[in-house]
Amino acid sequence: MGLKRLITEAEKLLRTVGIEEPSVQVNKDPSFGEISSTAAFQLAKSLGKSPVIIAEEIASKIDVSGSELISSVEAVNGYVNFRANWVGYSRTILEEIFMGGERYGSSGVGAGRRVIIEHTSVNPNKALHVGHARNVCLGDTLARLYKFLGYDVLVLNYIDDSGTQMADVILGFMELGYSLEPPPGMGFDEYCGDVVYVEAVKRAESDPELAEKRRQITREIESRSGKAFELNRMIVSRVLKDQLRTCWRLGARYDVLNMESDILTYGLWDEVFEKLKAAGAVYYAESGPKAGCWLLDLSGHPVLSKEGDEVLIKSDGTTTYIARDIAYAAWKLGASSKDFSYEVFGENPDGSRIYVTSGRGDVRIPVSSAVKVINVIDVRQRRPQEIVKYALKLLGLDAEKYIHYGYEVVALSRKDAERLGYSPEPGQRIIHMSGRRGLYIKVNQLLDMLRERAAKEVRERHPDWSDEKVLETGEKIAVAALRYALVKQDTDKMIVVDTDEIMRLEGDTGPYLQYTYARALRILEKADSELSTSPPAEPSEPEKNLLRRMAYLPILLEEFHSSMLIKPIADYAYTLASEFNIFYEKVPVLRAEGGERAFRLAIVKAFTIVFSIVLDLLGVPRLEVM
RNA sequence: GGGCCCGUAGCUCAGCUUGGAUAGAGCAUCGGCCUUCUAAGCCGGGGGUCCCGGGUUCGAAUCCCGGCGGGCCCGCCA
Repeated sequence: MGLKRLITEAEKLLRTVGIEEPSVQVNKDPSFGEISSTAAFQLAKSLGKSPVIIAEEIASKIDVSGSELISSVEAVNGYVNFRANWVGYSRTILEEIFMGGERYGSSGVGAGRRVIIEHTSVNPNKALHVGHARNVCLGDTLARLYKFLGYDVLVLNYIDDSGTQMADVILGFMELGYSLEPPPGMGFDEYCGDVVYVEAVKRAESDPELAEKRRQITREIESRSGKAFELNRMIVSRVLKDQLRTCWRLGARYDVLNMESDILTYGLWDEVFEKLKAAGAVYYAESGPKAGCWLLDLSGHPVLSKEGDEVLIKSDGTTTYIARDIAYAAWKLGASSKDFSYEVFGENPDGSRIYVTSGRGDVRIPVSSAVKVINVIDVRQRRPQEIVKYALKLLGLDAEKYIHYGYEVVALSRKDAERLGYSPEPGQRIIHMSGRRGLYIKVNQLLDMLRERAAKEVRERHPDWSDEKVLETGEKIAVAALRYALVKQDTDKMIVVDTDEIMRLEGDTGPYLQYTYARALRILEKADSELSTSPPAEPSEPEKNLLRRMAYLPILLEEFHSSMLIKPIADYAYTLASEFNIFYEKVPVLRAEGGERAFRLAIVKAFTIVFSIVLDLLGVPRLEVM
């Protein structure tokens, strides 16, 4: 392919003059040529000569006459710079894009291999807030990327339907007299989280009687029968449906919902526990502060050992969540003889089915073949995730497959926290969201605000559009703005949500990407003439810059394959859009004629192909008109 | 106390994995560009001890060591 061929040719030329390991790089500043080599610097010491002289010797010895894509070699300050033959290089790039079509840039490395990605995993007692949205967007983008690389991707969503947070909500309904129907205009998930849960937590904190009732409810849920259990089941299902609607709004999709309560009944833990015992990885504490507990022996771990062993079975005989996590993780790696059965829960907007664990169901979904098991969870879970991974290693499993895809949390700006009724401390710059205290910005709320803001802009530009069309477009803009904002930040940096900032629709934003795409389509729409991948002459700088950027996609995706970083994809989308906009301003297409027009149309066409791919990977909805 | 992460322009951040040519964007600010493919755009100006100090190297924002500042994690909760 284009860029790779250029690199290969440069390396080949360097070998012809005796450089065994030609280190070449794609230049950041193309005024030095497309490719350059620092071989002269590396040879300087052993040859006892200055790199400047060595570079000149190398350059003078290289004969480019046999090279298809390289037109010249020159030595500058010790660098050996290779320039491309742009007439041929342009054609190579464009032909590769047209040939690849919607698969351009995919190496297909994942063919026949499965990746499991678990994301979202929000407790089913509340509506999603912006912190959850970061998880959903990262997870879904990973899924899209792996799918594009040819992998068979299985998306899981873990539903903790038996934790104490559920008991809080049940307490609200059973003891505080809350109706099962939310007030008009409010979703059931919001109602449970914003009203019932927050109030129940508050009341139980100050009322020991209610706290005791909550313990009873917890036990009843665990017993898997009775009124609280039935009520819980119904609430989980209703909240989950609302939550999924929000996730779909963000463009995410799921294959499997794994309910924690079902997992417990399958006896996964018992099997794993026996294996841990057999491996000598756990022990029973006879005395000391943890007397009566079964603990995971962490003494062999260089870091974890410093903080003491981990309780897996409490002295009352119940498991800790980390024990359940270990069992679940072992299942994901295919190390369990037990397997869940599923029934259909619903359908994704794309028509694919979503399965949920069920005692009644008869569907089986084998997971054993996965080459990677990715868990999208925020950084606060780093230590527990490391413990799970270590336990897998002690079980003799291939723990390297188990990947905690961590990301920093989303917090509130001072201003937004104040808007939500919180009084920050004097020097406090960020405020962490809290479900228990009702301190958070909900995804739907933010998307609605964004949609409204975008719709206003759309209306101004298209006064003739129907309200329906305006809102539909506004919704896509809102999703683009939010998804892009959550994914363009590096995962190891906290995002401080500033609603004023996020409402911005210009600059380095999702809507900018959509606008750029719509602009490109306008040109193609008005063009009826032929395309040509051959430039009539040396292309102009804006044309070259755009071509260069498009040529980079295959390498970008290769880099993703090894780094798993999503951010560079977002950066690429922005710079590609930016190069297109410069091209758009400086290089007339429809007003050009003949071969020039045909070549430029080919560039625009190629751009829409490449850019569509990138937008789809990021989950930024494409807009034909904006 | 121990562990992990972050520190680059007024603000929000790229670049660091794999060291390389004048350190890049966006926002904000100041100034230009719409009878010509959508101005949600483009062009230009101002704005930097790349937290500090050592070290490695021909070459360090990037690698190593030591500080400083901020965040997170260290429950028989999940």
